[in-house]
Amino acid sequence: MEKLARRRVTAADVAREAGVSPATVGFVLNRTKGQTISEATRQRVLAASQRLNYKPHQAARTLRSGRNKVVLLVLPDWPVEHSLRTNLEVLTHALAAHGYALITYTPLPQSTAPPLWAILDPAVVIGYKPFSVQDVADMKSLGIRNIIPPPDQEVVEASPDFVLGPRLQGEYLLALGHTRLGFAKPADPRLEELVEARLQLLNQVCTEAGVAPAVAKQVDFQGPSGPLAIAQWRAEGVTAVAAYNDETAADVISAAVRHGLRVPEDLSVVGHDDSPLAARYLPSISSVAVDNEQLGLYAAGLALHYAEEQPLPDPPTGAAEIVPRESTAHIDGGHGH
Amino acid sequence: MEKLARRRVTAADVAREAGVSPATVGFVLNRTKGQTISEATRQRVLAASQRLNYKPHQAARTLRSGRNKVVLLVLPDWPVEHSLRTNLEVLTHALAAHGYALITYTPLPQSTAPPLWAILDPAVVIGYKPFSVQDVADMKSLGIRNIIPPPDQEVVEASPDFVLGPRLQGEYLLALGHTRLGFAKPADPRLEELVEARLQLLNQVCTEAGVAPAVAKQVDFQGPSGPLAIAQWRAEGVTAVAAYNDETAADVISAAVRHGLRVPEDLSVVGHDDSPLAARYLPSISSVAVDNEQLGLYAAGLALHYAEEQPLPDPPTGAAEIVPRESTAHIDGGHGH
DNA sequence: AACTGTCACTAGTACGTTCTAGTGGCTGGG
DNA sequence: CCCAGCCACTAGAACGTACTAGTGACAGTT
Repeated sequence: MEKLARRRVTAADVAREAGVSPATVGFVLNRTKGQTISEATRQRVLAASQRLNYKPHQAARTLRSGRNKVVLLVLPDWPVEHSLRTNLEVLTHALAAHGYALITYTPLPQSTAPPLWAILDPAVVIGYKPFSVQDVADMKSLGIRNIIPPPDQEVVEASPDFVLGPRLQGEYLLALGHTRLGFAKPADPRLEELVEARLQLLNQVCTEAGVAPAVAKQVDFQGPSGPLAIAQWRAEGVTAVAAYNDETAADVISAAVRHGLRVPEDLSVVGHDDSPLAARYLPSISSVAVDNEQLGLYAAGLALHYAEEQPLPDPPTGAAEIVPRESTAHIDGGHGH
Repeated sequence: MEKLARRRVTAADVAREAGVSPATVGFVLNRTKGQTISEATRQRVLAASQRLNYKPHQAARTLRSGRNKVVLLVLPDWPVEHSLRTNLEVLTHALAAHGYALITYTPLPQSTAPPLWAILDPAVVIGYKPFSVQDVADMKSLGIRNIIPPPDQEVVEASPDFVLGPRLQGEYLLALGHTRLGFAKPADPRLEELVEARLQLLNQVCTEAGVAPAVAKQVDFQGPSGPLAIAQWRAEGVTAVAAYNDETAADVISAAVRHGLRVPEDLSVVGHDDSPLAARYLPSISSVAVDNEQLGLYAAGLALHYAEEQPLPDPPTGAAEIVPRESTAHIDGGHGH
């Protein structure tokens, strides 16, 4: 308001205003432990800081203290699923409660820009899948110590939503009397690892129940893969399909209906993620709802464990449940819900 | 690898290795203009920097030079539409070509964390809608000068996808012979402004064509709003509905079919955004495809105009087109595509 | 009365970079 | 022979914070 070329307000300005030294300002505002400050001075500093609208310069803080209160979440370059989004919101809130900001980032393959972890020096970097050796080396050379999943430990435990979801799909369909299952894979090659993992979990259920493994087919919402998969499933006597996620489930239903089948009378289809699409589709899609809140909180706990001296959080129980809708039915054609 | 407590490599280390001063290292690595450096020294510095794997400390750079090569994109707290995502990718790439990193950010209402612009001091902050007076004041107090849309200019020109899309929906349905249109609004209250804007544009087309304004109803994928809207549209003689986006279009179709109507024979529905859902739905949904690439490039140009001394980019032409699919037909019941 | 200890602060430095203000050495014009 | 002017660098001062190492003042102990 006053002068045109207004510098930003620094701790020194606040100190002058409050009649103390810059160090005292720092002690008050950061609640530095091991320092005793009289209540009167504390109030004077607080008031002055408020009056001048003082905001500490984060870059300076980072430079001095060597760490930034930022958690970087590296997302893979695939469509952000609905489940991820709610997960993310919980994570953001939980971290914010401890003063950490969450920044999400999707590295682009042919980008000329340096990766974000070089710009932000985040306190923690979280990846949805383990980082490449090169990325880890890059981060370590930048002084980033907290990497999740930890790169040194070899065995990566799968996160529980991937473990329980396919199990539930399988058990649900088997409970409806189906004995010949199909599995629908999405076309996106970037998802391959996860797809295979889910398929194996489904087959595990099949084996346990003494039925043949699921017939896995790729289904895309355009092109010939959909009709082809439907024909092959019919030929193999498949009466129920577990889909990788709700989008894939929709593609299966679409292909089936266009092929002249009725869903669920001729073919039951179950999705995964309980996304809005599942509720919205025609017919509505039975799906697996994952407890994203719990997962988000666990991720936050993990990050804080590395960033601060917090104890390790309890591993999530992986609560998940089937949400029955119109797309599934008993093998005899009765309703499954 | 060598010692355990490895400090990070600084410009001083590189200088020592190359046998020059730290200043020279800076000049070489930043190609500082107005400085002459002999080719021999340049190569020595470059080699030393490579050998030590030197990465400049961004916080220090930011502190000294006062700005960070970061563009902050503030997204509203509503579901990220498909169109936004592709838009974003183009923007990221275009900025990366100039060495800028794009960070997206959605402020959460009850968050205790400071807004991201306080942490990053970004070179530019872009909002999808104008910032509140308070936010602008906050940013200015942090020394952020480049804000898009610029807060000082009163009139905000609507971005062209919002201008053209509803026009196309209207013109398309009228061309199919429909004379009584409906407009489907999503339930999310956060979208209200945009919804009203699109409705007005649609009505503008109606007025120009000499037909009555569209009958606007709210439609949600759950609850009674869907059936209610369908009943009211039927009562008013509506034969075609333009939806706010593809999700809303899906909700309209779902409600219509459950109400016993056939789509498109009894009711035509057109969506907006040409999202995967539109292609995937049963029936597939006619929609409006927006040229997101162009919009992304424009946003990048705008950001660079403010951040560097780049000239203003040409305003986007707002290319958009109708993608006809199964959900629309001539009023006589024939096919619209 | 001297010593120890706590309280309530302050002085001053370090973090790693950018960038201004030099500084010698050399060439060429007067 | 002197000085201007360029070349190829270097010294050193910021930037704003966090934090260590003090420093008086006073209370309590011996």
